[in-house]
Amino acid sequence: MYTVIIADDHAMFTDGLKSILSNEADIQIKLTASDGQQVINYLRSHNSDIDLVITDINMPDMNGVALNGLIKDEFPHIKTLVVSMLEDTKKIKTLTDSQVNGYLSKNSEKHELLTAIRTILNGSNYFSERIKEAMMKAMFEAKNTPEIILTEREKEVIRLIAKEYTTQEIADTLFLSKHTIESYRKSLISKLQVRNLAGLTRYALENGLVD
Amino acid sequence: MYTVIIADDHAMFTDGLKSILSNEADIQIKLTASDGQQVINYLRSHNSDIDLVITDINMPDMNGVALNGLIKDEFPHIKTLVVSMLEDTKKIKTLTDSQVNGYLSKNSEKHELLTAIRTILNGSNYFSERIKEAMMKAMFEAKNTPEIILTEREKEVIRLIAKEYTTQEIADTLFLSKHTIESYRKSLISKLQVRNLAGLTRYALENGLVD
DNA sequence: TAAAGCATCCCTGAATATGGGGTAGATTAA
DNA sequence: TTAATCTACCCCATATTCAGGGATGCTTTA
Repeated sequence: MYTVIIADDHAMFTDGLKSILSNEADIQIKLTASDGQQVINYLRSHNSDIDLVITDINMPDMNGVALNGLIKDEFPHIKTLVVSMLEDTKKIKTLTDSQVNGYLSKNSEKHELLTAIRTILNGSNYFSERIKEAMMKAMFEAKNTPEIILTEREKEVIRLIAKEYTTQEIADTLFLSKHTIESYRKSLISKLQVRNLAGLTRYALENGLVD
Repeated sequence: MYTVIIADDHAMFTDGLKSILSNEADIQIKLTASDGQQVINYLRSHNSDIDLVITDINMPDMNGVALNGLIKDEFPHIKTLVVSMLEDTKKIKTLTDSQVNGYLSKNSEKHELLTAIRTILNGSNYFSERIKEAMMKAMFEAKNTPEIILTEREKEVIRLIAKEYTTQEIADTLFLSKHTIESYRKSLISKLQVRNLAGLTRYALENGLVD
């Protein structure tokens, strides 16, 4: 008998999954959680007698990536399967070096889901074709953009720029000289290969540096 | 016997729903589709012998809103239930004046799903609390922002601004005087209540005027 | 330890954006 | 048929950005 936990903030999804898996005689669902913390709490208080955790990559509070890391740290014997919308390709990248046992797109069908679960429970890993493709694409894109790394200060500055602060205001906010902010703005413009504040704002918004 | 169609681009979701509904003796799923076109095609070629269409608000090609409109136009007797992630609050607004018979959040549980389906099949409408709240919020926000309407020219200008064009370049692109563009920029800044290009860029991005 | 990167500050000059005005014809709506 | 709105244009003054530099001390890395 295999024991499984499902974590997803969309109850309709966990209920659906539960319904699908209830037809499998040797699979028992021990918990359905709506966020990562619930999963961790359960594992800690139940001596981690769980074989597999199925989790969405996208959850409030603790996301799938963080949850996976915690599980693998504290309970390395537990297998993990991550499901995601295909839209989250960017996030998939961040999972690359975690030790997830499988990725599956929510576009996958019941049949593939069951295959993945069985493969993982048998000790192998399973990665759906679509996710593999998405990862390849992400990798490829990552290589073509030679990895732009912004320093903390630069991030602060670009964040405030996107928030419509003027140079002087940014300087006042960060207790720096106006000239310093101008230097940062310049290096941001050349680093990100944009032309002006509009480009910086766009970069900030598209890369989730604001809000 | 009630006949139902499920449309969602995430197979795992439709499979889950199917599994849940398969336990209901009087509900028969006639089709699961991954986009709106498939639903329309089916309805047209089957004399529309369908009672209810359950559809995601967010689908490629034809989205839930458009699909709903088409169904209500061509087959007014068919009931429709729209499910959505809570994140799509903005899109919900656009459904307001369509004649959807129910909205449900994907955060809803099996129990609520079944209640909604039965309520709708019995001839009433069903709107989940969460969605009602989200709609209220959307309405409220809509009233507090007294409806900003940009003219076509203004939209063109703000689009180009967000694309990092300078005033002179915009003028050249649109065959207008530099002064004209400056006027537009000014009126945009005051209309949208922002302070500078960063604010305009942000507005353009957040309101889908670019890409 | 030397090199590289980071954070901080400064200067100059040209280009551009911002904020304040205003004019005027064409179109649209009350 | 007015009134309002949209489109298009112009001027002026000031503020800010952008593009070149260059400088210092401190930390991290090779």
